[in-house]
Amino acid sequence: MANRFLVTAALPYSNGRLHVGHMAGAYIPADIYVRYLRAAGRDVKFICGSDDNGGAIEISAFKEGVTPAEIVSKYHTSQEASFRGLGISFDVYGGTHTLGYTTRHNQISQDFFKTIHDKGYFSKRTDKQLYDPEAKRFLADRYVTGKCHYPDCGYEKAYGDQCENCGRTIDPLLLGNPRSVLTGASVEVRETTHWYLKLAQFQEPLKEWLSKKTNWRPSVVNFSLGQIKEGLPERSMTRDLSWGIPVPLDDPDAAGKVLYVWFDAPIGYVSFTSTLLERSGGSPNDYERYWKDSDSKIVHFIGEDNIVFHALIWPAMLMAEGTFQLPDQVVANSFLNIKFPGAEEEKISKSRGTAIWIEDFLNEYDPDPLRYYLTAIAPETARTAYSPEDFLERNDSELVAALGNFVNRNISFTHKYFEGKVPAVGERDDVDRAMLAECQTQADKVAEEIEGYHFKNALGEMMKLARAGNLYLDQKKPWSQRKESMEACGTTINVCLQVIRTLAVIMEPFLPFAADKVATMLKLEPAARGWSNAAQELPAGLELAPAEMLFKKLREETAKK
RNA sequence: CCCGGCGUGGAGCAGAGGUUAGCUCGCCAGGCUCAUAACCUGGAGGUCGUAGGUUCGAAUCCUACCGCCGGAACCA
Repeated sequence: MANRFLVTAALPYSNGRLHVGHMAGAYIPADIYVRYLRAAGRDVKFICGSDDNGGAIEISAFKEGVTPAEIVSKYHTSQEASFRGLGISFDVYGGTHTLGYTTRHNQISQDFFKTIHDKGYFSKRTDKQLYDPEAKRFLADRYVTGKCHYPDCGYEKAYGDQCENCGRTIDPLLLGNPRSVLTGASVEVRETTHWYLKLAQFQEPLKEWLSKKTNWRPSVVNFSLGQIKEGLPERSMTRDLSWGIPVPLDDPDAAGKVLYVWFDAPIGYVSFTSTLLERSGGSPNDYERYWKDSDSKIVHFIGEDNIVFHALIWPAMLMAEGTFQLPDQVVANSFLNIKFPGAEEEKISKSRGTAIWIEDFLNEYDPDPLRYYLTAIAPETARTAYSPEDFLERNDSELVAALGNFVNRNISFTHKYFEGKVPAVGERDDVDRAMLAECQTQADKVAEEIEGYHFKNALGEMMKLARAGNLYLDQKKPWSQRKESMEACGTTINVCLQVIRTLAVIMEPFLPFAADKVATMLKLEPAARGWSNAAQELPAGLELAPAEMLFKKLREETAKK
């Protein structure tokens, strides 16, 4: 395993709040991975920030009658608060148009663009596009509506990218009576010049690179190779917008144009790394240790909608630029659907009000149960559904009953019968030794699953140890042993406390808040929480802090019983 | 139409050629009392979408079909 890691989580677009789907897709798995790497003693930087440029923000601002900067600032703050509330442990949370980050970001993005330009990987072309004379701007296909141009459909409210009635792809220039979604004005056809990345030139290198990625999720590799097979079209890397990074070319045709938001967004990973390292006392170029040194591994966590950008376009950009290394891994989760009681499973939709917002969630619940649930149902290979009922159910029957209770019953027992001190080890039998051996085994399995990006399995292995602990306890019955031999009873409790000590380490990537509570009860120093110390034994005689509940019951009917 | 994914006990998922198909939850019965009515044991429940085929042997490979969900690259 490499020693240096640069881990990124997709930059959220700063024109909306974050919901459970965002978290399940990229941020929670990324955070688990990073927390594990830190505990394993690796040099890791966890990079994220808001994606602040682009047409959608300009349009949100236009609609709300505020400036793009106001939209960005509002949602950047909201999103960052959601991440903090859930314990997502970024080393830096920047923003492509956020104070303290913009200057560096714009400079690196423009350098990047110029390098690719000078190397001849862009083709400059003039094409026809639809223009809204009232808003005085070119319109993305999505913002044009008119009559579907398929004769057998003719739906009047088709959009410029797709007809909602017949489902087919629309050529916006063929729409009947095209109007602007923004202003309702009839749109004009105007010519405009843009710079297109010659993706076709990277098809072979991309194919070769992707073919070697045997440890990637099949969905990512298959989808990407499929796209290559169909041929990668040239793709415009500039836009007619005002909200973005100016195209850095000394060319009259470039005047008033900005970089395509998907060109500069992934560069945000680089520019935020640079800012982070400079702030921690280094030079702005220190980012190269993570981005250009082959001793470092780059791992991107994204949602399924980002695959095309992270597995094809971004690597092509990196190849074109020439001095960066390519991502070692792109981890993509599918989308999370939602299943409300009595309703069909459906997509998370802002407009239909089916999103569960993180800010709202955190007003009602603790973060760990959501981290647990979203990992347990993680859409790693297929779409899965968030169900509010299932969330409560799993919290009560798994987190509380299996894990929380195991910790609580042992700590309580220790306080009740051993004055709160770790009992002395008497004679250990095979069952005791097997239980202790399992601590190391499970720590290893969790590590292996996390390193393989199987977070759902990793969580399962962690829970297995808690379940094994409960089983062991019931076999030993210290509450009976106590009446025969305090030494035997103490030996049992000692073993259980060792299990809890291991749990404190291996639950941390998933349940950092609860792990802190356990560490406090066991008086574990930060150094003792490293992965390599996971199965190191607590000394007999150590005085524990008072027992504290790790998780609360959430269903009223179970809580009351 | 084409391309991709999926279809495994009541629910949610594992398993991708080889012992009696696993796991979590739920359900039923029993045990225990340290513990947040938590924990432990046992049980019921599956012809692994359908039909063919390959193989000594198939949820697992191949073909066809049916059903569901996506097609994403000016929605970031």
